[in-house]
Amino acid sequence: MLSDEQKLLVEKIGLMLESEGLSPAVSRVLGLLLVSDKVELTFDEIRETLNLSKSATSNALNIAIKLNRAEYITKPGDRKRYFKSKIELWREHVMDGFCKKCSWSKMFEEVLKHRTKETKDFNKAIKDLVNFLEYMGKELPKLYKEWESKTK
Amino acid sequence: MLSDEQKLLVEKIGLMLESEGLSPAVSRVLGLLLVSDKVELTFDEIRETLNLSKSATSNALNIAIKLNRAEYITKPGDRKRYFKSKIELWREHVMDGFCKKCSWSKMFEEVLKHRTKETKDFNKAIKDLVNFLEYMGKELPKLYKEWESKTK
DNA sequence: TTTATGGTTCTTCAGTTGCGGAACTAAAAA
DNA sequence: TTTTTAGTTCCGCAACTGAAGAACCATAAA
Repeated sequence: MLSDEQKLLVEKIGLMLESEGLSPAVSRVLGLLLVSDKVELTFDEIRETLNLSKSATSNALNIAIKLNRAEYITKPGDRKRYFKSKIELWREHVMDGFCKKCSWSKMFEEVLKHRTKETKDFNKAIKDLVNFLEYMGKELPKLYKEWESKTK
Repeated sequence: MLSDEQKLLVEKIGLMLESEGLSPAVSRVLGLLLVSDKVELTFDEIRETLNLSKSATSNALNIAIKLNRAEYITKPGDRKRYFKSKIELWREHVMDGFCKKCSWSKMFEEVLKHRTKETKDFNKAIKDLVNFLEYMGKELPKLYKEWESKTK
């Protein structure tokens, strides 16, 4: 099913996704869906290739689907589900992650509102951070749109 | 030491940082260092305010320091350490997080290199992602420099 | 020297997580 | 109607994590 190189790649992607907080099984399932020559894989193909139990496979797939990183399709006259990566959404996931960080500015603004006014330097550092996050929060969507228009 | 509102803020920041993968204690310590009217806090002030044990306080502070999110200073003729937030670095931490994501392009490029050439659409989606991440990886530092020069 | 201070390290323990195995279920096939 | 297929759900275990408590250590004060 997978060459040795492909297996290594699945593990590498696995580690990358684990570092993002995903569990080992979910990470490897998503890795497999990226690496496999077949774009659509059945439950059992995934289970066998990754040496997972049925329950682990089921849970991992459902989590991946809930995270909007995988989906499944069906085929007429075939009871199997065919699972595939939602690769087109990775871009948006990345952007969402960026924007989430930028929205922290609200939190820091609230901190600032409740801080003593005595600690000028410290407060200024927070204010700088707020400004920076707001700047990014405004510029990142612009950048995204620019890229979209460039690639159309 | 803390008003009720400040305590709530520490918890809110705590949740924010927990969502980034930090442990509860580390998250609250960093929250406290942002919210407290005193900018420099002693070990025992932190311990008492957050109702932590000495060991938990010690570990949380050392982790925060290792993560480059806190530091301590000392004062002549005083054995205590005074812990404070490295608030000025949050900006860079945010940028580092962004850049780390962009560097994923390498991984996807490697995936692409090993993929069958049969799956044109899928491969194109990956290639788009690579291009997007590389674009962001180039534009983000520009944006950062622009912001730096604007605020000087 | 002894004692107090300021923290660190070690051990323990409760809670959580991720996974496997087995039992279960719904729908289709025989 | 029974059996097979394609998964899901429940239970249990092993490994891990975070924090408490206590013992420990290094430095300074008495």
